[in-house]
Amino acid sequence: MRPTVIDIAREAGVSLATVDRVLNGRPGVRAKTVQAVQDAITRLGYVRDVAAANLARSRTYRMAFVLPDTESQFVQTLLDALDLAGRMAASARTEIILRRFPAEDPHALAAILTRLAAEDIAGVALMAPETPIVRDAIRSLHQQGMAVVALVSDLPNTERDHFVGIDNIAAGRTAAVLMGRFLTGQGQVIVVGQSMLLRESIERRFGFDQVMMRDFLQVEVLQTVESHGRPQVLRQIVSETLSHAANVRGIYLLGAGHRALSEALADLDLAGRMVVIGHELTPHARAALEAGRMDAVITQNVGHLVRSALRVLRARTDRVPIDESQEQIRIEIVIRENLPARAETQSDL
Amino acid sequence: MRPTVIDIAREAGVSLATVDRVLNGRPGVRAKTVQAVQDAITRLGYVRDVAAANLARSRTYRMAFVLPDTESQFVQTLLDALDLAGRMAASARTEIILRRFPAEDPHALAAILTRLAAEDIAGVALMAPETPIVRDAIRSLHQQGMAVVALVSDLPNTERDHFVGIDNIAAGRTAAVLMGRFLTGQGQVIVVGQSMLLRESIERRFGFDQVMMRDFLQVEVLQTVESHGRPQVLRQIVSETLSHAANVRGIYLLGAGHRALSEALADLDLAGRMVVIGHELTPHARAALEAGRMDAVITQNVGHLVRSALRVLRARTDRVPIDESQEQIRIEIVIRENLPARAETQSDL
DNA sequence: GAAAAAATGAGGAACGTACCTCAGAAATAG
DNA sequence: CTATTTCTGAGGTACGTTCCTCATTTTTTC
Repeated sequence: MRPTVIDIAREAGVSLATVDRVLNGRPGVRAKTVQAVQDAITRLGYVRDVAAANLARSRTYRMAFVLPDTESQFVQTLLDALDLAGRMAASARTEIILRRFPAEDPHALAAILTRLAAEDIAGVALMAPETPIVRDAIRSLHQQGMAVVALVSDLPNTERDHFVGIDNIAAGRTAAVLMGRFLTGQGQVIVVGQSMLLRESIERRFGFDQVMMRDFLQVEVLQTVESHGRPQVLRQIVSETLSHAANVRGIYLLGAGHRALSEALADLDLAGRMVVIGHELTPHARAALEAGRMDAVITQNVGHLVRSALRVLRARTDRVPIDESQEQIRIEIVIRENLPARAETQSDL
Repeated sequence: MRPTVIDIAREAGVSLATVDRVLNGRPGVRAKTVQAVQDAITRLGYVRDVAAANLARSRTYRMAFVLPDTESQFVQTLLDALDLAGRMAASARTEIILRRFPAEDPHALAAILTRLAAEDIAGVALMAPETPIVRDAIRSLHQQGMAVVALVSDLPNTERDHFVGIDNIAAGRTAAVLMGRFLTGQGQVIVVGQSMLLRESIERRFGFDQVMMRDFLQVEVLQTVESHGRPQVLRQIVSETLSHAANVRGIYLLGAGHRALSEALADLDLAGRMVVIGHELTPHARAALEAGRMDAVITQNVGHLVRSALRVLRARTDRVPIDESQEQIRIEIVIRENLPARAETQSDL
């Protein structure tokens, strides 16, 4: 049988109340006694039964996910994953609260964060660009004892507890290696981004250029063209760039826009004739891979992102260590041949 | 507040005992009453608190992992992951029992499986080749109510409940695409396997050939050379093959043997001059990637494998549905640029 | 409509932990 | 050495479930 608190009390020669004080870090125990209890714990190999503990605490975890109200497919897949995770988490006393904020409005975001503080929430997962006002809001949440994790987009200069996401510089480097090797020989590559104000885009581009300039000097990487999230704009500037540059053989898509790009290439009758590499495995990206209109997608598993954020928030709330290796989000390379089966919608319970 | 069984009883106008009978599928309740209770459950949106349930059941999960006693680095990384998972699982009333069997001895394996039956074990994760005697042993375990999952190597013709691992044909196809595209142009590829008796090797080779013959006809894929797990043999036959075949430009390693291959190539002064693609991210493979002696590794995340096996076994034991999307093991492509940071050994609690 | 069978209710103990109160013991200060 | 402060013990209740038992009610059967 696994040892329980009762066994520890007996082993340490103290009462159950004292064991409890030690286990939960409550004051009023002499250092000597603490030591005796801890010795007993290690001697017996006691491991706290977290299920029973949470039950006794009657602790329920309310975790807020704060995401931009962008309509992008990436955010949509994230929402789907969140929905699924929410249903699974319900049986583990965890409730997910979703908040959206206007994408370009840091003040609205700060207001939402401030309002969260009044809602008895244990932790917040936040996907947002870093601005001074957001920094302040995070500090304030933190001071109120909430756990805060940055999701997808890191907030390195804030007091976030953890970053759940990938190293985007490495992701850009990965894209570059594939681009360089798939191209075979010289040519031009155009880089398409939504907006170079986004931290991810900047980092990916940086990593991409690093490797291109080191290993693939025969390839010329053109200036980033920005779509500002509008498909028509993307189509137009891609067409334009292609009519000027003579030897474009690859396209690197820094973020969303798979669909618009596919359409632009189809218009120009170039579908399948270019090496196309992009990020995020959205439904459009998946379709493009399957159809051979796209060569590789660098992605992060959204299900993993959401579950990892939840686990980290829970661990922080419980003041329990996390399994680093489990929380490390992989930079996944997806080509047609290793495309995971379409995630089915979960059958209802 | 979340509704509890008491709320359901009140809502359905029945007693707690009846609710319990319905929830746990115990007999002695009229269909009409069952319906009334279920209606109440959906009306209130009740979700069973599994933590409390398990506590009450005082159920502890003893899960056995049965692995070959091979010394391969892949098995070793699996053991490491298992060890870590074991420590994390301890606080969730789950105990991991490890059994090793002599790799080439199906009778010894069957004996171990039979002995497990007497040990009050809830589920078994098994990594072994499929043989008739193993099939029988699994059937027998199953009849005794144990959950059985196949790990890494599928056992499709047995009564296993689930397979935790990757589609090795797809993995081979993935390797082929990378090989074909990285090679750029014509040449020969040698395929090195441990033993073509292993199901994984066969499937990977099959997938590899499929794609090679469809998309990369300019590449000639030579016969598989078998190392039988002995590094010296591998070195010798690789050297030999290379001295006969004039235009070898790529090497595809079906399974273990990263180290021996690296040494063989170093001997022949070919390190870094070939496209080398292999499977399983072992420490040697990692080192080879970092040093540029290897171009890509197709792998599966061992931590994920182990945790997934545990989750599936638990779910089967609890007769609870699993989150399919979470249990799908990805075919990961690893190159130097997206190599995950070395998993640190977990700090002690 | 009586006897048998089936369904239901009431209540309680248990799982392992948290957290509370209050009395009493031990250590420390003066 | 006493007064005060600090520690410790004993005991209880609670968390949401499971799983008993036994009595009582309802339904079915002949």
